[in-house]
Amino acid sequence: MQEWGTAVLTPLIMKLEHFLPLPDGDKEWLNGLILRLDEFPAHSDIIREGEISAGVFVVIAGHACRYKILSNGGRQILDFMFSGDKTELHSLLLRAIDHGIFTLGPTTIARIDRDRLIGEIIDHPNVTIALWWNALQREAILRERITAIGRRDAYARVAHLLCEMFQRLRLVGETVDQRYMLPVTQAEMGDALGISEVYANRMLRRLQNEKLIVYDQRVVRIPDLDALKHAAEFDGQYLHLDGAPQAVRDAVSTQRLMP
Amino acid sequence: MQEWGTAVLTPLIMKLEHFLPLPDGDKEWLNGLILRLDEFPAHSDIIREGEISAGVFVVIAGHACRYKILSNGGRQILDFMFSGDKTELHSLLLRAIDHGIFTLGPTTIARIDRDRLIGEIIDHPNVTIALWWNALQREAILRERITAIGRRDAYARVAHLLCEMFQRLRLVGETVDQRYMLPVTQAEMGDALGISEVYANRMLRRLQNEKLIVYDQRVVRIPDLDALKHAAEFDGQYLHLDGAPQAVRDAVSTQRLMP
DNA sequence: CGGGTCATTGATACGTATCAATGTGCGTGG
DNA sequence: CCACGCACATTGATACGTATCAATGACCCG
Repeated sequence: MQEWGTAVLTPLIMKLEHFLPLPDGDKEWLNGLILRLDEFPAHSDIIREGEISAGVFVVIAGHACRYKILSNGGRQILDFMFSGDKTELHSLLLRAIDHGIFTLGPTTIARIDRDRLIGEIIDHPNVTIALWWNALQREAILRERITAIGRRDAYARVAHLLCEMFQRLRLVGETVDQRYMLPVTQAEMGDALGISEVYANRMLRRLQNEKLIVYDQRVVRIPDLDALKHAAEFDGQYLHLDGAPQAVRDAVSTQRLMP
Repeated sequence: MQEWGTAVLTPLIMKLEHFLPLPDGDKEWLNGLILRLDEFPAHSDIIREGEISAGVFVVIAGHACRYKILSNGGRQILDFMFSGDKTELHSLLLRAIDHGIFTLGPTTIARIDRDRLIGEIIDHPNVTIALWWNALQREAILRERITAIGRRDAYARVAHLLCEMFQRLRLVGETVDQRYMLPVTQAEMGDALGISEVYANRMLRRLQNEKLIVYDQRVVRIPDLDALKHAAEFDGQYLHLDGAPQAVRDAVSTQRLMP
């Protein structure tokens, strides 16, 4: 058994507990699954598309994103990964992973013992349910991104991204009042939103001109969140940040669920 | 116990078995979960966005799609649902569902006993694994759609959709040679791809002119699949249509997985 | 046979990409 | 400590892909 201190997986546990409280045994079990920690510099690949053997890992500190490269040279950023976000069991259930993951800034990740995770999760029903919820939440974020890219103009997309970043970063304690450090360059922002770097910049400036944000050196301040949300048509419901419905808590606590 | 004949859930079972063989007991159990069958006419809502109580259902015959409506009146189609496709546990784990589902043509759905599904799935590890795989597969399709909408031009998007439809419809036996009936109008196609109805039509005509497809009355014929795939930059890997890796089969059959 | 939905086509407007140049801040090595 | 270099941000001019508007055409169903 390795010694990592008790705080390493905390971001993931906090995230799961935001949905559903976990018994101490579950938390200890999760912490015990850590194989090792790795540090990555900014803009380096953690996983490359097509890789077969990638295991499961959790972002502990820093920021990463999933992406695809097209044959015409274009890049699409699919989703962002903050502290507490984890990868899936691609290598086990699917064959090759269909996208790469790279770091936005210097990032620490924890590698998870995949075999034990799969073999022993059955003894931790609360974790099982929380991970299931997490998967649905991820899907919802992808659907919202499709909607934004497909049917909103560039202005609303940029505003939408700033709203989403604010909510998600606040959840991991990376906001101060209405301010946060945007973890992406404007080129990355364009690649996430399906617009060009130049146009991303123009929309950012326009948001600034219209007093919806203050933007300087990647620090974003949102003086009027409701106004920005309105410009973005941002609802926030899709992030599904509520805790579990009471029925789930009841069922888990009385062992009727996943007995 | 209700009598539905034995064939009702077959599309779902076939889909799951395409990934991993299921013991007879699992199949009987799944069939027993059916609460009732419902018929929907074309273009009718099965679930509306924001609905709280929606259960779980499986498309038995016909075609449906998930969608969102924006406040500016736009519609984004998120994903298609063919025979064997099912909804998630939104109402249980999340609160309201974040998208609606409507039928593309006349459609039959089976309602599933959600409580029994959750309570008893633990006794059916093969089903559990197969559903897990299914969730990852769905996510992969969403990621591919983001990539297509974000970074491909309209021409490639339309070609891509035609490739995806061909693969997915073939899996449920709805292709004949290189032909199939496209289950969407051109307006729906536009809403799925983030382009206008008119432009979808123009791209379809262009594909026809360039001899990559023959299109008439929504019947698509693909004389040279490789050529169309090339125009679409379509890989097909993202659909993850392979069966389970050997390691999964071994683990399940020896009960090492999910003991 | 008439009305409705869906497909098709043309003309025009507009959002966004692209190209190219300049500006700004920051880390590094001399 | 300064100057260089590099990555990132900003701005303008222009080209192009796609939306929009409007009208006609084809097919299906009752």
